[in-house]
Amino acid sequence: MTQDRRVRVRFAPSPTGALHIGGVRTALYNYLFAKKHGGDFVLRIEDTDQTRFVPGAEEYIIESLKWLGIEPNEGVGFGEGPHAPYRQSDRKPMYRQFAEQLIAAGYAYYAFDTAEDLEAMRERLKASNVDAKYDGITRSAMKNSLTLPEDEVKRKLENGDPYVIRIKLPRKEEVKFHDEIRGWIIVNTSQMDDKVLFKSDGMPTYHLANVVDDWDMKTTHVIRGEEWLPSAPLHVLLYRYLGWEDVMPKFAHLPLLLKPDGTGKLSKRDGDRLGFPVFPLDWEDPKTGEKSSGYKQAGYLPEAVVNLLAFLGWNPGTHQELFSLEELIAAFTLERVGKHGAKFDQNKAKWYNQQYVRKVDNHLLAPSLKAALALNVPEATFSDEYIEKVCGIVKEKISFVKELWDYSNYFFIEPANYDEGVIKKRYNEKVPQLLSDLIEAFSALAEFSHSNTEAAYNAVLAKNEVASKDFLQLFRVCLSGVAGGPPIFEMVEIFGKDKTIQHLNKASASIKG
RNA sequence: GGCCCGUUCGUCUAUCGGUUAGGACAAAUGGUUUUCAUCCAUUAAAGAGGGGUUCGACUCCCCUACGGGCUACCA
Repeated sequence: MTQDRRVRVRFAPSPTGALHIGGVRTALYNYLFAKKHGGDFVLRIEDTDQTRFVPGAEEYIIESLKWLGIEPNEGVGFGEGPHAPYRQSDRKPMYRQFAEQLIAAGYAYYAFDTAEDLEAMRERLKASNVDAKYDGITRSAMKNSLTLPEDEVKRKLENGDPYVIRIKLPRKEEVKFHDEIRGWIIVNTSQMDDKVLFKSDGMPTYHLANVVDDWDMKTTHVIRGEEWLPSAPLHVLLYRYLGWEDVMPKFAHLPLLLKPDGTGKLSKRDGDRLGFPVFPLDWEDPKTGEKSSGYKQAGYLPEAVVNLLAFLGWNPGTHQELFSLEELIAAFTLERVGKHGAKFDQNKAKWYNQQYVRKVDNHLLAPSLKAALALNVPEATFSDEYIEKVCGIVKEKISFVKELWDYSNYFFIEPANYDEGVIKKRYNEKVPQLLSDLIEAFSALAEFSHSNTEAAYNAVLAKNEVASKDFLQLFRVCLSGVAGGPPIFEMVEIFGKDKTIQHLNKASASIKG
């Protein structure tokens, strides 16, 4: 029956801070799955815990998805659709009826225990070495509508005494469900507890809200992180007790992203500790003021981030590693998602980015270089054409967009000093003459192409009886100040005649043995 | 502690009982580039351990070890 439904998946983060790349990957897999099947990708904001709400987090999530190009076609920030609203706090009124429906059907009950009551219960059970959980056994000793006289329950409710609604789990029953990635999973209810479904503040917990919303939004596949696997049986039971088992979504629990070094899952702290971003965009915590760097600002390209994230836990089964979003959509299947956690590899990430930086059109790279130029040389005026050419020649040498300036600044500013090692090694008494001859030869060129300048250079060297290799690197240093760089005559061509001669003049005056 | 999930080169992974266990990143070496980066070539590098099942196990089952997750009126 679920087979002929239109595929609908959702990404359902909580706005409790910046969206971490593990979450981004979950969003990506959902996106790929939806697109692959011509379905819908929904963004739902799960903000049932008002105490953990962080201002700006929701906007951050939306901006991140936009930057990466994995945009939901329905949901908060993306044009609300037929199932609006998509923010759980805005959906608040619809949850209570289902909690009450469960009570009426005998699948849930009111519980009036205070925090102290619960604490005492846990202490007691721990002391006797028993699992401290609110379950089929312990609930008989607690204050709830199963143990209290009916009239007292009624009175408490009418009094407005605080209460929660808990699911009433059967004592011993196997809950079996199929995970698209892990196969059949069986958990006995004797290992589970009577989870709170509805909180005393009038909000549902994740479990209830999640199930109600997925049902209401006609979700066909729940693709989420492995941390949800333990509560999946509870969700299965909720679908059953609510009478929605025939439209229950399929589950797929994704392996987690792990720390590159030690152990444990990748957390927000790891990024800046290890020197790589764990967030798509820069983020500053509004409460603590703590800053974390993002992929975008670190010089990553969104296509690279998508590609490398896709491969952390999934592979196409071929040797192809570079995939555009469209190719990922075509190739993606849940069957090829791995079962075990993946450590984030900074080197591989760098390599991916390098591949994409080289492929980017120069005019798309230019704005970044322009920004760096404006920052370093505010008074500079260079044409877009010139900046794009510079991007074209240096993009082969960098891994990150932000390295553009470091590798190309000499295209915009005269060398302030010259590589001493090269001068020491290559400077001799013939250099002044060479430079003056070169300036003269270059000045005479009508067309300042790399082939013409190279020919002129070779003629000058021959005339002075100097082997090319004995001077070429010093020539480079005269022009740029640094020992390394792109092919020299291509660099000269981009410089153009005026700048080349200007730099040679300056070098001629500044460089001495 | 309990429950659940997992375990192939340093890392990401291929392998769906029979392979010289393949690829990529990182590493090393050589070459190209008079430089750096690139690029090319080569090398080194793996089935956690123990039991089964089978003619034959990386692949299936069990145990152990290890790793991860969960164990809140958080998601």
